[in-house]
Amino acid sequence: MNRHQKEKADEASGPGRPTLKTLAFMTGLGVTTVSRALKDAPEIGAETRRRVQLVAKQIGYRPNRAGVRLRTGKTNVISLVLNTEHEIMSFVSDIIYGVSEVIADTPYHLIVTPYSRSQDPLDPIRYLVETGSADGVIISRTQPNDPRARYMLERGIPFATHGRTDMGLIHPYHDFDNYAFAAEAVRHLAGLGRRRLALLAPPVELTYHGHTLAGFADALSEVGASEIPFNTVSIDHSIEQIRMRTAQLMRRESRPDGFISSAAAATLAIVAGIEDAGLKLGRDVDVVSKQSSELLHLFRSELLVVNENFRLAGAELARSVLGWIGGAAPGTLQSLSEPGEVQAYRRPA
Amino acid sequence: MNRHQKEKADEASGPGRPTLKTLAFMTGLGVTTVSRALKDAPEIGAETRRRVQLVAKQIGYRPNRAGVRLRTGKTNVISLVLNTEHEIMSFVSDIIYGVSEVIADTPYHLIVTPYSRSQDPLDPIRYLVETGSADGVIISRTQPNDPRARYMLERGIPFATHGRTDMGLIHPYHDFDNYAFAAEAVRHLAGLGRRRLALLAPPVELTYHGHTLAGFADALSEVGASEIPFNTVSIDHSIEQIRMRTAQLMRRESRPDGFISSAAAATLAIVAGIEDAGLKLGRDVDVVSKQSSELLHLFRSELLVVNENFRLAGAELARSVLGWIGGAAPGTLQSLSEPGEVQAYRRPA
DNA sequence: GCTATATACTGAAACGTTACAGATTGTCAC
DNA sequence: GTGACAATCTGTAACGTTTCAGTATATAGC
Repeated sequence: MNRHQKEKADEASGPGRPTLKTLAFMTGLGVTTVSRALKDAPEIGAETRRRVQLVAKQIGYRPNRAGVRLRTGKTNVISLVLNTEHEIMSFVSDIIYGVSEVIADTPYHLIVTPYSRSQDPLDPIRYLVETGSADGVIISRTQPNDPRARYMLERGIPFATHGRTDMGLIHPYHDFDNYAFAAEAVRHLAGLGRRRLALLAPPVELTYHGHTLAGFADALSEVGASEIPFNTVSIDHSIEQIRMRTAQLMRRESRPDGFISSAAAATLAIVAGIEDAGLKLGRDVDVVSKQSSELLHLFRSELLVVNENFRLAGAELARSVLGWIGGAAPGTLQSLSEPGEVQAYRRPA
Repeated sequence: MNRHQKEKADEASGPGRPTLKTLAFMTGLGVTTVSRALKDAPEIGAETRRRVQLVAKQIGYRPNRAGVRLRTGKTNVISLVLNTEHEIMSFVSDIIYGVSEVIADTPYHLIVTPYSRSQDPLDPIRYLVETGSADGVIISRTQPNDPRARYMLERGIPFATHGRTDMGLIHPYHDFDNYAFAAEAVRHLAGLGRRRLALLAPPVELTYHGHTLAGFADALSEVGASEIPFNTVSIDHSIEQIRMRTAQLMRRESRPDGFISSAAAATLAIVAGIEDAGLKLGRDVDVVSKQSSELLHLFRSELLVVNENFRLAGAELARSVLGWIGGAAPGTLQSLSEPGEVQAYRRPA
């Protein structure tokens, strides 16, 4: 037994997980051949290929991620970048599950990269890109002129945004049609005879703030209703602040008779504020709200809701990033989710 | 210039991120010396050490994760294993932020490893251990005799559980004192004159089901109240099912005058069921519920709440796992979080 | 002046993978 | 029989890191 064979035997008898070397020893082939056979390279004989793949499956071979990553630079990691203060709670949970669903039968792992209020949102992105920690990135809280998207485009790292940008640059995104949501909400309220509508919008810096406002404004003039300004707070404000501002607004003579809310948690605060002012939901005022889980109707059956599916969003975003990594054109990886109808509560059977 | 120096120069002039080789070239030292200088090894001269560390900081050197991982087997990854169907929504979000908070200034990354209803809960754990994908694991939905904990103990991989086991084996955990919660809730309801109490418990298979039931039972006999059985549903059941069962129960002659609920979402369903039966919260029945975010009081001001802080749990769990990885004794990494008092709603100023 | 010993540093090897540049066959044309 | 060529396989090097086994120099002991 020469030195070479001894080494191979040592390796194969070791208790650790199998490597290409183990497979090479077992099949009697070279490491290179095994490597190529496993990835269906054309210059490997059909029988050899089948044999190697069979043995690999039998002994449960799994490529070592560190080896692949070191050699090729491919991390097989998707990073989801989240704000630790301002993400909607169900957004975090659902988008993670949506992404997971899609990457489940791929070699990808999902890492969560959080950043806090105090940090520059660009920080985590720079970290990821500079350390080459991920093959693809998903970001939320997208802005019209988003430095993160710009940065990643410059650096050529695949990403997808939840929400659109408006910089004339092309990249994958998934978005909910908030223009349509706001417009539909206005029309629905108008249909109920409401004429003086207030909007609790997303924070100004995010792109969908603009979409929401546009849908709101266009539909207002379409139905001939008017806006009661309510822009001292956004859905990013605390429950207490929204509640207080709502109560203040509702005590004024020129109070709204309809609300549109872009987030479910904020809607709870609006309703509390309305009731603080001694008014009654459904009688004095109607509220249309987006929600991502079916809870608002339990809260107050008078609420009118439109559902936004974050799990779907996560799945779409993951598909987009994987698509881009796989070489698809970024422009073909954009999707917009249309809102369903405004739903009133229906008593269960 | 000999072959060796040429290589070094090539490397140093390259556009990629700096490696140990880059640092070695810049400082005129060997790669080995640089490596040891960066980790404060004792056999490196004090001045050399400072010099290397200075240069490393200046050019923003960051160790290549794949290199470290391949050489040492250390992944610098913590995996959070989550069920995609039954985790409480805010649990996912908060625990991720709690973990992130703790690992923020460490080299650790957080990967989320989900598993679905159909899967054996052991599957994702096996995958992580077999592929060596993480240095530490955090699991939730802990059972008294938990095969996952047993498996990881056998394999010697550090982990922490959210909730305790009861197998006579020692491992890090963080738990909320659900015995105390249930007991306090009973006492509070008794203090309000409620004598016939129903408990919406966690699913039977989880350890804290037992804790909750024990606290409930002990306090019942302590205050001389009686139990109205309500064990056809658990907090894992759907909102609709809980609502229906609650309504059924409340229409019976022997209906409870007090509820204790182990989860906020389930509480919404209980309240809906109570109201479906034509009864009124605070008058006909009182409800004490755990919650992880301050929303229940907005929902119905009559609700009585006890807060459970999942963000804290995430932080504790992360600290435990890191501690175990760092060599601390598993038995010293266990913590129990005591519930605060039962809180009634106080009108804001 | 010599050996022993501590101090400060270094090259080579290895972790598991893939890419490059061959090497060995067999087949076919002529 | 020879050269060309395709088909199939192989060894070596490299990715960036740490560990092992040194090497060189200075200091101390006597």
